[in-house]
Amino acid sequence: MADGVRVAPADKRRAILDAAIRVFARQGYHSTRVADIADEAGVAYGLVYHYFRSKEAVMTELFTERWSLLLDASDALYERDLRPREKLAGIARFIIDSYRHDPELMKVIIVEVTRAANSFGATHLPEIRRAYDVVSRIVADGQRDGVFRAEVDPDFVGMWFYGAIEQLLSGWVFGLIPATDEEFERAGAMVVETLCCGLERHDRA
Amino acid sequence: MADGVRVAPADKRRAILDAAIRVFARQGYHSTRVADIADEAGVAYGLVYHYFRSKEAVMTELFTERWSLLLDASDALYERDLRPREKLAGIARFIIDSYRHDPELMKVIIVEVTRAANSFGATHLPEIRRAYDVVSRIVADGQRDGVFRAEVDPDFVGMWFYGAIEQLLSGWVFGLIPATDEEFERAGAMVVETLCCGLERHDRA
DNA sequence: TGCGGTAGATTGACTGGTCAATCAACCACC
DNA sequence: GGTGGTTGATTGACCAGTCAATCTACCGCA
Repeated sequence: MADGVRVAPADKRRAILDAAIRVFARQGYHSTRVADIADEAGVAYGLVYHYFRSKEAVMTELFTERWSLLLDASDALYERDLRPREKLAGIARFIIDSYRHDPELMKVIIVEVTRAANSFGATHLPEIRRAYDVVSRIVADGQRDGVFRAEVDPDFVGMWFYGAIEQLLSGWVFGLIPATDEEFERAGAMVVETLCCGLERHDRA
Repeated sequence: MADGVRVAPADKRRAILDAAIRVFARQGYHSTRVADIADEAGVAYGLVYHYFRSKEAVMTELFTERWSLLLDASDALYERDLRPREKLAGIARFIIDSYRHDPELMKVIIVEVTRAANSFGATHLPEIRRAYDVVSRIVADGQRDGVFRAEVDPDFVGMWFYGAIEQLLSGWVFGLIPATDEEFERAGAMVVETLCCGLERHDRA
């Protein structure tokens, strides 16, 4: 070989995963053929099946890899000595930063897993719910400490929080709202600010 | 025929649509075969293609039929002389009532269209955005009149509002949160209440 | 140093099954 | 006998997953 460099096995595996991210992001899971992934990765068709049991297994690996980061970050944030609002802001920021850092992967995860209740969403429900659950606990703590109003169901807020943030990411993904660096900076704070304080003005007249 | 009753043509068409709702709700769009729809409707396979150009056309008809009701209701609500909060509550209530009235159809619309950004969601983006847009306008009006805080981007709230409500419906659809009659009654009001007033307590000490 | 041997990586042609859509025939009523 | 509704077998395309063959790096041994 000209350069004498041989790609280590692990790198081919990684190359397949990275190629899958790009192709899934571009065409969606259902419209991508396993051949597309192999082509994009520059490997033979069969090699995908050498490293992964199935096309589905590729997707699952991509999801689990990233989602466990979110879960770990959420847990860490929950344990820290912060006000509820700051914890929520931390989670929002982590998700948005994930998107800034790797928009294609986040697009795939949100579009194909988190919001795909019929396919991967069903398979990974437990992990997805674990993320909601951290938010619920933060809210419940806030209620216990008298910072948050007691009438709102914490589980309900957990889902709401993720529903809102995912919708926001969807907006970026599909160009419905501007995706500038400035927007990213503001968006996370704005979600939490609005969630905590509401839309209405509360003037002390 | 024993009962001498002949089903009118239009009824067969309707029977196919109704059957499609049930099958799509049960198995999801991608896992339902056209044969499943025909079987469920009690008609021959080919008749589906007599009334509809394709499997996709069946789904499109289901979506458009219902979504236009939502659009009309939203527009009507927008025109009425109500406070912004009441208009938002009206929309939330309409969506939730739609779900109570026909949970299977709403499940299909949300799971397969509204949140399926890669398939039908892309096709029907304009109509979907029209719904978000009404909310945005309500918020913008509220800001103009000084009822709502000015810092929040109305477009952003439009997406948020739907993201939250759809997540809530998803929760009911998949049994993540209790779907009792009482819950339905409270849920719509709670979304709007929380959105407008925020989670935090605003005591006038 | 050179040489069989082996395990794991890599290749891509092929198979088996699935399913949307077509179509030619059939039926019932006017 | 004609029109519009109705039937279901057939077709043709598509594609996930299999598999037998090939390649390459490296090891033990003389």
